[in-house]
Parts: sequence; structure tokens; C-alpha cells
Amino acid sequence: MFEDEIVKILKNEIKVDAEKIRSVLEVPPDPELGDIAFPCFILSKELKKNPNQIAKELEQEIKPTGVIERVQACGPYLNFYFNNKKISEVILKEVLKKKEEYGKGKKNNKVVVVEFPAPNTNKPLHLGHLRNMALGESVSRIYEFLGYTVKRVNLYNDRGIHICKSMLAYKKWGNNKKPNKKPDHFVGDYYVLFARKAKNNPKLLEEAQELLRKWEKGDNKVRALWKKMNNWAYKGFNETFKKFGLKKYDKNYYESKIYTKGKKIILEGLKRGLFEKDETGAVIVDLDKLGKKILLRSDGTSVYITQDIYLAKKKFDDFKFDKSIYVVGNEQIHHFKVLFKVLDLLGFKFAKNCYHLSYGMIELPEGKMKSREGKVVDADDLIDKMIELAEKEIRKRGVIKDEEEIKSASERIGVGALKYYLLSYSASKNFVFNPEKSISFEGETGPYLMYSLVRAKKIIKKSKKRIDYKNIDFKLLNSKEEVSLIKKLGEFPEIVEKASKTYSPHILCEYGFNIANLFNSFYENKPVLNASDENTKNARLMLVTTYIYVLTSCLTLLGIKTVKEM
RNA sequence: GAGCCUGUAGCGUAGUCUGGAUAACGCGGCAGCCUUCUAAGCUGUAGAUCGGGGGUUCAAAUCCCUCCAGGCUCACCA
Repeated sequence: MFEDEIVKILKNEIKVDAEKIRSVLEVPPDPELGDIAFPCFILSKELKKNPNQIAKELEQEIKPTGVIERVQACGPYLNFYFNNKKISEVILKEVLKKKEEYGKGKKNNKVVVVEFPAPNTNKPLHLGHLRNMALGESVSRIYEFLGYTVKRVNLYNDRGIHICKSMLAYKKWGNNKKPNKKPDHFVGDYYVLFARKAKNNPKLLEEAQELLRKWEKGDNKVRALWKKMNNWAYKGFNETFKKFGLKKYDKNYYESKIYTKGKKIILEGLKRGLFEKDETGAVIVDLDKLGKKILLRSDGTSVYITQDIYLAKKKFDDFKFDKSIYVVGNEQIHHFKVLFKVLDLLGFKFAKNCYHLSYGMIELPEGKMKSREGKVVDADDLIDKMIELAEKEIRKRGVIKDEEEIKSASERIGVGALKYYLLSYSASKNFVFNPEKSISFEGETGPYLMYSLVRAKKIIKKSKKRIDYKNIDFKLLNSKEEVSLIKKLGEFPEIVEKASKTYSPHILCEYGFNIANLFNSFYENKPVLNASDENTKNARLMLVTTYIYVLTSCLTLLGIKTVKEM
């Protein structure tokens, strides 16, 4: 926020371009050492002096101006100290003026398409989907916040042999029953049943394949069953999406509608000599380091990537996106490299704006999740368990009395804890999920941030009277608790920017925890309502108010809902 | 065989892109703090040869090489 001033000052003293100066500026490891440091190493070669001496000389020559109060050499570093009163004034006034808009980007005309979580319709969602959804939703919100128009899309893998398996099991043993439980779970049960029965009866797989052939021919009965079961799946998914706090999808794509498409694009590419035909008649592309890839089978039918090529173009036609983000697990890294390369070969300009946001797998202490064997952490079960645990904690504390409020707060706290947990890892990391130990409500967790917000809000609520923030004496906010919190609040806009550029919600998790942590120290040590005098009280109230705006924004970007009390 | 990802206190992670000051945070230990705005909180303390080994550099968790361990992937599965 204030680095420009330092760059300007240094530029007058040394012959290094602004860009370079800015890039080496850093935040000292200890606040005692100042706010911004300029390491003088880069000058020592050119000036043939040791950096300590350079720092000393610069210290003599530079006269503090503006928000800079003091310049001090410390070894090879030249440390700049801000005038706390001045930067407090700038930051707090800025937040208070913009309120929930603080850190927001100006509305631009750019469109970002985010695809997630692309489930199969033969079984319910699991923990992996929750990680996917938490990431997809958060990234969507971050881009929206920065002024982009975000289109959330989902792709349903609604056809294929796996779907036919659950269909067959239902046909054989379902007795035409209607779901007596959450409908996607009902469907999933038949998928597991199929796997169990097929273990001792290989003929079942043949039957499922026969079912798939009938489906492809458009057999009325098979299609009707397929529709019925898929609708159960969708109904169940939608409940989970809602419970997990996803915003509505702008568009759903269905594999059944596109799985034969894309052929035309490939054949045109073949005509233009981009691809070749092998001796069997299959269309292939040689991508050098990425290897070869079949684009059309020898019988002329599409493979998976064929429809993905079609879908990529369809998305572009539908939304004219400036960026298209695929939230998909890291086992498909190679697939997306190939996809984007082929799109590029085909001459689609949007190819370079496609991004695969890949994330690591979640394993259980006993090993990988296997849905066929029912060895999964089910999404709904986990969400429900979190909500239950949250409710237990709420009742233990007894702050909330109203039953409706308890229910609503349990949901928000349980889901908030889960989301924070899933988002706090860098996406690329695999991790082991331990149901007993993984998610807690204390320490660096979602509820920690939520609780800190509740305390802040309570202060404002209790203060009752409206405060005139025009006549605040900012030098009263001079304790280390206050100053460090204010400085951190000032970082919010750049933090959001960084999170968007690197598709990294975990940066916001960490930031939210940092400000909550600083606020809690402030809360512990600096009474607001019982401050020693009225001016101090008002200044602190202003700080609390701005904190509420920033933390609320931060939580919203993570997809975490807030509560009034807890 | 090749490519990509991961390896940081007992445990879980951030920091690696863009090299800089005593490697940061949470959990768990240990020692404290509720007559004062909600203790889902706060304070203090112990705990790390940053997977191993080389190299580059004034300076390496960070860059390069190499080895080890785990995961994922490599043309008609999705």
C-alpha cells in the first residue's frame, strides 16, 4: 500500500529503476525492525562498497517524508518505519468508506467460467467432491469479488458403463422401489450392490454392457429407467450443493448430450493435416513430449477427449470467456495438458486461457478411498457429522437459547469448519483425512475466525450509540496490538489479488486466521467499551468496525457463512 | 523407461514461483490467565541438521545437479 512512496524516495538516491527497487523491498522479520526493508546487497557490487556502509550512507541522506517517519540502517538493511498515526488514518478511513467493497475490484467485462465438481451420477458425492466444491466455489467468489463475471458450470458424467451397473442392479433387485432415503444414496446403493454380486458372477458385467448398447440405441425402457435414476441422483446432489452453500450453477452440461460430439472438429483437423490416420483408421495426434493420443477410434467413434474438445468450444460459444477454469483432481494433469495442446493446435485462441486447477487426492488412514467397495467418506455423512458436533459444542456453551438459532448456527459452524479445513491446504497437496482427529473447532479453524467475528460484532452491538467517525484521533491507536492489526487490515486487497492469481484460497485462510489472531490479542488487552476515555473508545470502535468488514469479506470469499453468536 | 506432484519440530501445515536478518503458524507437551466487551479465547515455554549429498552465490527451505521415499500419470477408460 505504501511501498510506492519508498520506491520514490530511493529512486532519488540510487540509480536503480523503480521496478527493481520494488521487487527487492521486503517486510522485516520483526516489527521492531521497521515496516519495509531495503536490502542493500544489490548495490554493493556496482558501488564496490559493502552493503552495511551503503545502508549507513543512505540512512544519512534520506529525509523522512509522508507516511515515513524514520529511516534506519541495520546491518546491510535500510529499514523504513511508518508513522503509525498516518497509516492508521489512511487504512481505516479507506475501509470505512468502502465497507464490504473494500478490496473489491472494479467491475470489468471479463468472463470466467469455473467448472466443478463434475460428478458421476451413479453414486453420491464423497469427500473428494467436497474439496473440489470448496475450491471451485471459493475461486469463483474471489474472481467475482475482483470484478469478473463468473459463470459456474457443472458437467454431469451421466452415461456409460458405471451408470448401467447401478441401473442393472436396480432392475434386478430393486423391485421398482422408490427411494426411501436421500435419492443419490439410494442410487449409489445399487452401484455397490452390483459390485458385490458381480464378484461371483461375471455374467453381470456382460448384462450391464448389453444395457449400455440398448441405451445407445435409444431403447425406450432403458432410457426411461436411466432418466428416472439420474433424476434421483440430481435431486440428491442439489440437496448437498445447497447444504454446502454453493451458489446456483449458471449452466449444466451433460455427457449424454455431448459424448458423440466433437467428431466434426477432429475430422476438420485431420483435413488440415494437424492429425493423422494410423493403419487401423484411428485418428491420432503426436504431441511430442506429451506422447501420442487417439482422438477418434478406428470405428469412427469419439473418445473422452473428443467430447472435452467439443465442450471447451461449446463453453466458449456459450460464454465468450476470458478464462476457463477446470477444477479437477491431479490424476488428470496429463489429460488437460493434452486437451489444451490439442485445442491450441486446432487454432482456438481461447486455449491459452484454459486452466486446470488440480488438487491432490484425499486418503484415509487405512488407504485410498474406493467407492465400489463403499470405502469412502460420504459427503452428506461428513457434513451431517460436522453439524452434529457443532451443535454439541453450542449446547455445551449455552450462549444461544433459541432452538431455531441453534439449528442455523450448527449448520454454519459445522460447514464452516469443514470448508476451512479443506481450503487451508495448498491445493496441490495430497492429504490424509482422519475422521477422528482432522477437524476441530479450536486453533487455526473456521470456528476460530467465526468466533472472533462474533466477539467484534458484540462490541459494536453493545456500544449502541452511533459514533461519529469523522473526528477520530488516530494517534490513540498506538499499542502494538492495534498497530499490527491495522497494518494487516491494509494488506487485504493485495492478499485477494494474490489468491486469485495463484488460484489459492489457502492464502485467504491464512490471512483470515492472522487478522483474527491479532484481533483476539487486541480484544484481550485493550478494552473497547470500558476504554479509559471517550476518544480512545471511539477510535477503538472504529477499528473494530473495520475489522468486521474485512473479516466478513474474507470469510465470504472462502464460502463461509457467519453467525450472530456462538 | 519417461513426465508431473509431494517430503519443513512428536503430529498437521505455511513459506519455495520472485534467494536475504534469529525458519512462521496450529495441534499435542509444559507453566499461567475467567468479579472487567463470549475462555470456540489470551500469554509464556520447550520442541526443526527444512528427505540425503553435491554445486551456484556475499547469502539457499527457496535456484541447479544427483540420490532416497511416497503419490499420480504416460495413444482407442472416464
